[in-house]
Amino acid sequence: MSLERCVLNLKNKEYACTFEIAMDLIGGKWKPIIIWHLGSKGTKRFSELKKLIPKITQKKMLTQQLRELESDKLIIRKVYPQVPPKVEYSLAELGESLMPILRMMCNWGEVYYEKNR
Amino acid sequence: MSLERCVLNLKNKEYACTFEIAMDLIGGKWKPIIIWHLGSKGTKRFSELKKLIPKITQKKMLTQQLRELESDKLIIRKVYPQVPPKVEYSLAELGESLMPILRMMCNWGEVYYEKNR
DNA sequence: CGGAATCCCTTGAGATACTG
DNA sequence: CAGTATCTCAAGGGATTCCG
Repeated sequence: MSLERCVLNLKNKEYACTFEIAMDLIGGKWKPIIIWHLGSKGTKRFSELKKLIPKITQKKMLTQQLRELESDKLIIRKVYPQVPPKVEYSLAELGESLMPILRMMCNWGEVYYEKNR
Repeated sequence: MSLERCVLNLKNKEYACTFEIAMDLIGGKWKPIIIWHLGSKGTKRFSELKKLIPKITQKKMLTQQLRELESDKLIIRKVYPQVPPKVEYSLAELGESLMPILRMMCNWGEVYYEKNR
């Protein structure tokens, strides 16, 4: 548990420390907010997420981030085999365990904002 | 303290929430590790930091990140007016207050690593 | 509805060289 | 020593179109 160099391998990637792993998993431009929404509001469909995050102008970005979160086992993707398609996303356990950290960062950001605005 | 949209303004930038502020301040590629080193080992000179973070291949990157951290008031830059130049960097109070969050993320990354390797 | 595919342009970061 | 200044190139993300 340090930011020192020690070389960890995970999914064909090299990390210098466990912090890098965390940043790689939640550092994505939209990942934290996706996790936040799923964590605080529960299961959502693709189009619902898109509405919740209006700043994502493209479906490509949302799709990409969701796929990465899924492959990292932070969220669960459930496909209903029907037409028109229906896909639901929800937080996996690992994703849930991130919520306290997100809350801490929100709090810190708030303090920072109050001090510097 | 939420990841909802609410539009905060800080330094001519717009943020949807305080979390975005936090990510903007510590999300930089090298910022967390710089903060970590300064926080755990104390004041460092430019060249010492460069040695501590060998993955930064260029001075440009380190300089850039340090400047941003300074302008965000997370670190303190002290210049000694002498030849050859000597510059020391240390954590400001706001930077110190980030250390608990960095520790949490390290811990989380470690748990993730143990579960997924 | 929930994507995939393509094109395109801006940006980030590397290499190298120079300076007070 | 602690940076700046260019140049360059790969990549990230935007816009648009198409598909089961």
